[in-house]
Amino acid sequence: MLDVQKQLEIIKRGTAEIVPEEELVEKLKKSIANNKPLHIKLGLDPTAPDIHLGHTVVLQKLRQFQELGHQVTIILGDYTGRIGDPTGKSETRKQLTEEEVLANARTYEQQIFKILDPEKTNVRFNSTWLAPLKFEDVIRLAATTTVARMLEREDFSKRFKENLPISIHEFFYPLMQGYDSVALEADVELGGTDQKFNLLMGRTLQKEFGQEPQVALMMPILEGLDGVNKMSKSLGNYIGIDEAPQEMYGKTMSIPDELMVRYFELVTPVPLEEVRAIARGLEEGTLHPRDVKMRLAREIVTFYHGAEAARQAEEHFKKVFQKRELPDEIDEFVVTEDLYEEGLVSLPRLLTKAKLAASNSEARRLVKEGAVKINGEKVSDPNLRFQPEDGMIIRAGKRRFARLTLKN
RNA sequence: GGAGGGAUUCCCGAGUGGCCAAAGGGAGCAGACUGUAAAUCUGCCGGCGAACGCCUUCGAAGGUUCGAAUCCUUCUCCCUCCA
Repeated sequence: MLDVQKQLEIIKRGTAEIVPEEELVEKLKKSIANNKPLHIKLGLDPTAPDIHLGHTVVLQKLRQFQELGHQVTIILGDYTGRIGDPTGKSETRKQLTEEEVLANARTYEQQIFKILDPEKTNVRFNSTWLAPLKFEDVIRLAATTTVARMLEREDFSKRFKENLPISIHEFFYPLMQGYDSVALEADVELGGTDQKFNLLMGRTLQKEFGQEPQVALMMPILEGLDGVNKMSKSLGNYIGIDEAPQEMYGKTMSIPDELMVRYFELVTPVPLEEVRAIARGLEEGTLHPRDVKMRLAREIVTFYHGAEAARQAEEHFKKVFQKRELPDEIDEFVVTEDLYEEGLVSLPRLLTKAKLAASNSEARRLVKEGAVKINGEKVSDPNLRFQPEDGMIIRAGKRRFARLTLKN
């Protein structure tokens, strides 16, 4: 095991807050002295089964803990998922059914092992210990905290002030999550900064149950591609970890420059010294931001798809977007009989059918805007009717292509 | 239980009988520039149609009118104040 200082440096990378840091130091010392790994806990709420880079911020941190030799447990909140975490929500969430929760949980498991070492990861469902609780146990849990304290939490207080409904059962979410820590005897719990209240509740409950309280380690919330809002599927500003290499690479290239260092720090395994060197290089102007971003894109794609896929994605990117050439692979579109009218095909209709445009109107717009090319030649007539040829390349804008195929 | 305010195109938001597919902003798309960054400039931004034009849209359903997002009726949902 590495010494306390070295471990601490790795653990602190990118963190938003550690509460309290002194206790973490103590725990690390004890762990080294007794050669006993720390129990690191992360709760996942199985409501959104598609993991994107935003979720990986905490997962990367867990991975670092694993590499340091600690014991990681993922808690799938199958039981809590039925309540719905009220964090950050201005409305009461709908409750999930048992089947939905389980289906999501399975997807989650598959995805987290792209980041974590399955050998060193426990996955547990919190229904294991929450379901058997009796009503009196629940009352006892509830008695450990007060309404006033619950209302300190920002989302609750906001809703309270605005006279929005807060169901009583929502108060149980932090208690249940806290009880997970008791059940696991967790030493450290990870979460986003938005989880602070819940993580601290774990401390309260552990003390109540005579345990040494866990350390709460908060990671920042990652901004999405727009650079402003947090990365989320519903905002469409995300990079999913299941996405194809080319997509991943391209999306990474579209993040704002200001975010690059943050991404290096939070979602790549690039060593801290190197990240610092990159930050310095950017500041001093010795590194070109574009090259740095390409490195970032390469790192991310390599992590999820391997070096070869990353190399190909980069090649594709250079070719298509830097040189504006044609990609190696272009989706084929079969020109069917029904598209012909008197031996000719209407371009807008073809664009729509080939999914290069959402509607005929949009297709005409694209042509008017000079975005459409046939075999590299810009088209100017929005209502062009032409004779399609086998292998003809249609391009709409920067990123949409189709190769025509004629079949009889 | 009482009084009042509101629901508009992806989002915010103007529009109170014809000039409204509906101002403005945001998002988005495309073009220029470029590093698929930012900033900037330009254009587009419901659907069908080669086009005149036609169709669908302003919470829902009816009605008045030559003509409704705008007026009337009923309904649904949301908000504010009082009890």
